[in-house]
Amino acid sequence: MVALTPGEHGALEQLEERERHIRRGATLQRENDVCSELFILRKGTMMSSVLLDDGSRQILRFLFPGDMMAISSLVYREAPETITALTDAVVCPFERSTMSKLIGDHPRLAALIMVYSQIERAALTDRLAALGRTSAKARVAAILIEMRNRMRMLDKGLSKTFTLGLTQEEIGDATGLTAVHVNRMLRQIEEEGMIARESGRVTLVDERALQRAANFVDRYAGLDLGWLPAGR
Amino acid sequence: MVALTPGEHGALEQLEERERHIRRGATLQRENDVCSELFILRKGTMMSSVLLDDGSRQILRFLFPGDMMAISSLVYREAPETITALTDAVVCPFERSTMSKLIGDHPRLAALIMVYSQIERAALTDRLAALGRTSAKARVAAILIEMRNRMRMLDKGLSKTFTLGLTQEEIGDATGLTAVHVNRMLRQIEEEGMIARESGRVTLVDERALQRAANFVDRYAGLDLGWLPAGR
DNA sequence: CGAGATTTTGAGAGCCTTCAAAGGCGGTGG
DNA sequence: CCACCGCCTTTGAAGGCTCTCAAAATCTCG
Repeated sequence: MVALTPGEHGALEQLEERERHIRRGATLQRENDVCSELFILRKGTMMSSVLLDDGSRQILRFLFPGDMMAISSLVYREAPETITALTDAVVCPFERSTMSKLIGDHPRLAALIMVYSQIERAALTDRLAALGRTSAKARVAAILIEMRNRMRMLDKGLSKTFTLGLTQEEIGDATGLTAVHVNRMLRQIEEEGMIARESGRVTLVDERALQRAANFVDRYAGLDLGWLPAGR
Repeated sequence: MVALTPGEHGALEQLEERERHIRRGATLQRENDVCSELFILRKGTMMSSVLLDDGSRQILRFLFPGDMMAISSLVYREAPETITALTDAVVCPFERSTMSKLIGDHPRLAALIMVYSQIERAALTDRLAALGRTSAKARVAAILIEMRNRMRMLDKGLSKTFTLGLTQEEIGDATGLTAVHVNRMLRQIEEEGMIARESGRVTLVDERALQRAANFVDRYAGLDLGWLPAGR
């Protein structure tokens, strides 16, 4: 996307100096815990979520390798969201002060991190609109497309068939539905010939129809980075 | 919150050099239009929203004086959201290149803009959780509290009574409800003694109960800005 | 004072939830 | 290798929250 200078590369590598291994299901950061570290996800998939006081959970975002996590630790004393591993995972923790130094030394990286935050923001607003204004079927379809697209960014060769890696309960927590209703929607989407399912793997049979059902917009397309300052 | 250096003050003032006046109801930026300007809201209130292709609208955020708007213009060629004036308003437009220069010259301001984005992100995730997992009554209560708090940040003296400045249709578009149901929820909240209403003005009678009903978290509290780099 | 926008109210329908239980699947220990 | 256990998926039935449709009442502004 953008060619980095050696100095920038070095600065980014500093963020990934240390490694921590996380078990599937383990929690990296719990809501309301004191936090001062940020992380970069190196391997595996994770999610961020919030818990409401009636015990229900809202999944905010799915995290894939390369994603920066817990950026809110920059700002808040106590974490506003929980971060959990969906699969075994490897993360690289780093301190706020490292980030602070990076912003001072490498303005273009600072700008790129802003770009990254804005993409994330757009994804959040898409999900917001989906929760507020679309049907259960559309929301489930949107999750399927989103997960496939994010996986394909990491593995270009990914075919129409892939392992979703989410339980229906988790899909429900991401879409604001019950697991029971997610099941019915998946069945319906399958019966309408948009997807096929077998043993945890999903095939996008009629992707066009699925995108229409989901009201889908690709937020990683249409970027314009011509304004970035020069690298150091 | 943070004491700025004269250099930083100067840079921020540059952002507010020009002024543009906007009529109530007018659109500053339309979804999918080409965009290259950012704005700072100086006077009035505005909102950002997205339109779905069935014609329904989701309001993403209400904007108050001091807010930076259309930050996504930094990143996207085409605007992902519409920005509209709720009242007559004054905005200060500036170019992406100005922002770019600011990031290079004033790392601490860059960091502060990141902080700002993260607060906004937290507010978005709160609303996401509300839409996904809370009842209509809770969502309406949350909007009431949110609006009052944001207004009070600008006018410290604001009492329990204030002018909401939103139609029930707009409250519905923000909460993912129909205007009809918003009306019923307002009535119910009123009947339960949490608020009083008269001619467009709202009084928070039992704020504690309202906050409980709304599951409210103040995202402008609990900040920790000790990590910021030095000013220039 | 009139017109359009907004608020209010009622009735009925539908989407999604809740509750409950059965079936499937993988993993673990004997 | 098999039995068992827990987790996940699937299915049914009933109920409720929110929507849709419709119309009257009220408000705002020119």
